[in-house]
Amino acid sequence: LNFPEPSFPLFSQTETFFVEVILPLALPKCYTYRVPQELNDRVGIGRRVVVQFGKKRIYSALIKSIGQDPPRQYEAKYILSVLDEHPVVTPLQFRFWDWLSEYYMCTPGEVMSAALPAGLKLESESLIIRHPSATPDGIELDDREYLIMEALEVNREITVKEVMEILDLKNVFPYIKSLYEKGQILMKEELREGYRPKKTACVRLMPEYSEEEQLKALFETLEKHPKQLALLMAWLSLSYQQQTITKSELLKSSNIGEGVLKTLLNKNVFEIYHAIEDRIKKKGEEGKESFTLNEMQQNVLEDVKQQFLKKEVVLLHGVTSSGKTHIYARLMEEAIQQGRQVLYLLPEIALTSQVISRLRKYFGDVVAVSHSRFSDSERVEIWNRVKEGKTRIVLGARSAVFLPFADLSLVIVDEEHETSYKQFEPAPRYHARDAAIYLASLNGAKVLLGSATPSFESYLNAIKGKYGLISMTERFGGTALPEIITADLSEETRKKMIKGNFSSVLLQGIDSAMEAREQVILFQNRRGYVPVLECGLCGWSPRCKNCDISMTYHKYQEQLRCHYCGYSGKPPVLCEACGSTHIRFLGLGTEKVEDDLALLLPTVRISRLDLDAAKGKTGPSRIIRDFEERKTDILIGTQMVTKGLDFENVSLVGIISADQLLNFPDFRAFERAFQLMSQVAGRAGRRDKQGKVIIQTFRPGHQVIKSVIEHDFPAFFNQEIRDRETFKYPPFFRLIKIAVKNKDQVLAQQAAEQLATLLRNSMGSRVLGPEIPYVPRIRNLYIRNIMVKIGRGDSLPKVKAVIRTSIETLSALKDKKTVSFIIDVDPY
DNA sequence: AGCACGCCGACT
DNA sequence: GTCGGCGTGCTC
Repeated sequence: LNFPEPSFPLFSQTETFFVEVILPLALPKCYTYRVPQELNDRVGIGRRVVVQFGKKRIYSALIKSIGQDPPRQYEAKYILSVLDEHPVVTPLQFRFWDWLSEYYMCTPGEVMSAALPAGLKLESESLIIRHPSATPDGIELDDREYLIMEALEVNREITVKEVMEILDLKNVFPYIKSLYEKGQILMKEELREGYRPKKTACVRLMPEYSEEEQLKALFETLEKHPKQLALLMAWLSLSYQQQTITKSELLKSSNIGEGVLKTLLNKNVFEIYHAIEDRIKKKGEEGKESFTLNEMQQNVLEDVKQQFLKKEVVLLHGVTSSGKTHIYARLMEEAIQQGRQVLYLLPEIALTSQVISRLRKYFGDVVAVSHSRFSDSERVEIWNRVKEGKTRIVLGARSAVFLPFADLSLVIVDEEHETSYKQFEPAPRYHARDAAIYLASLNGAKVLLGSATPSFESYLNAIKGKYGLISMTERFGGTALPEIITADLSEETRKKMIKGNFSSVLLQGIDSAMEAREQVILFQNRRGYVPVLECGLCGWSPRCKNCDISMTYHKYQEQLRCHYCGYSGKPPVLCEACGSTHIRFLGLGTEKVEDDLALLLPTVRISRLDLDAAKGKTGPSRIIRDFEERKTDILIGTQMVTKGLDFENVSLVGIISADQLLNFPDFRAFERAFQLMSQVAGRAGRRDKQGKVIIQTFRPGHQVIKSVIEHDFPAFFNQEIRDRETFKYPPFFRLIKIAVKNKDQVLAQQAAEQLATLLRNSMGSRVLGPEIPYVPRIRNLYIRNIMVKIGRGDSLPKVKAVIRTSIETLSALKDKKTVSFIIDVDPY
């Protein structure tokens, strides 16, 4: 009923094929379609096909396998068409996808949706637009094609669905395709490029004036038109300095209107051409970037190469500004000299940094940047160039692991500890670093992880010898590491020396920096609004007995809870450490810091960089530029100020509340606190002057703070790693988080309890919860979390199987149909 | 995911 | 008496 019969007589090929396809949906399995015989020679594994799914919907699906056995349970529908002449997805990628969906417990369709650039996906919703230069009258169109064109006269754009209604036909794709091939219509993704070309209008002299004589003659003819002459002069003077002259540059430098340029264009003096933006060299950018290594770096490079002979993964632990990028650049260079490919992963925010432009200048157009801001068509282009091996180096955020590398030899994961490598929503909830390591092993490539503050996962692997380990302890150019001191908040509170959250130590530091006309960065992590209690005198904060994690305050129940195991208790009236009654909430945001500081220092120019400020009209770039150009003196910021920014003139960095970082209710709180503090500290100092860092804290003797002061990551690691083992946390144990969601609170709770019981039946005390998360309801769905802790001796596949079957069992119950279960493997 | 079918309450 | 709310099942 729902599928069209093939309308062609059978060709000589009489065999019948069935293809298993992945649909870009959260469906647990693949679906089988029948290949019309005239398409027999067009199907192939990894090619996209258009299929009807259900009564109305049309998708581009991906061929996973081809067979000849017809399905027994049902009659297969026919595929409607084949979109590709060659596979868009390589066999290696399929293996990578399989691993991802297995490891992260999601469907193949979810992986496909994440992996394929939007431009390679086609849904019923795809828009069809009349081609700007369509000539429907001058071309042979059949009735149905004509109907489509007629509809496009009325509406500028129509959907595939609407085409189905207009033609009263389900299989409309052949007509759309035919019109497309005849140049009458465009699909929306492609149109975007037409509207917003990434090209810039440039102006050049017509070739006939390259001869001196002709040019002279031109001057004479223009003598009576001073404006035109001035424009010509302006162009010539620019042409001495640069190869490419953009239209806007020319008009700006000459200060002459566009009308005059038009005249000269009409007179065939100038012509306009369009150059791709990247290729246009701006003034002062010429000259090659170089990545010369000093002796220490040269040794490190040799060491990395040595270790790659024995190890698949090497961890490069190098302090900030030790020149890790130089090492990367050399390794990349060697890879591309061998004609092979490199994947260079960076956290999303770092993709805008100066490092990118330096690498692009150095390597030229074998480098591609894969960025979420690019248009669909640009991403398809990157996809294709990577597949053909034309792009040798990809700089990208986590999703770049999905590109179809032809010959990958090296993966670099910069700032490998960054939590933004983990995807939260939607599935696949993958960790790009871990996925990249698997990807590399599939491709026979090596992995270099780089960080000044490695993740515990990676560092433990390195210490145990699974990864190679190389340390760089010196800053590039011999610049000293910043001097870090603490401001003891307990003492200053007692002596009443604190003014609006600022200690006297910090205020003095700011004063002397201002006097020396230097700049200051103040760091305050805004995540502080999680309701955690803290003693206002000594900084003590209640922690869970079982998990060693800060307890979270639940106002409506007047309770303290551990959001890992569900342990709960009454909030303390007195501080258990010092006996004081000054129990208060943590929760001091950047805005408050800004206000307080403005009151204390009315003449100082203060700006703020956080997610709210960055979302404003001008965005983060304006705030950053103003600070760079010294239009502002003090920059107050969240984590954003720690990433990929280098300011010349910052001599002082202040950390407003270290305790807020330390008391964050998460087992990784200390690890993160160390990372963040070390990173902000790295912003202090200049080439010629040692920087200074002031950490405000109630606990100056805390192990984490001591290690930060001493720049001693190994000491910190050795101390902290023991607790991880004792309390059964990663990297010794693996976590799987299951979020149970429903719009009925009672049902969510019930389902979570039942699931936990079911899981406990076979896994016992490995199962924690259900627990109410800090934000108990999101988008009208109540949430309960269950955590499963998996030890070394446990079989991961078995645990996953138990989780899967338990959820299946529960979902089959009549009253649990509306409950959803979201699995997050290795949650961050 | 999204669509259809089917069963109950509010309004013309 | 119909419109439309969303719970449930299914999609090759």
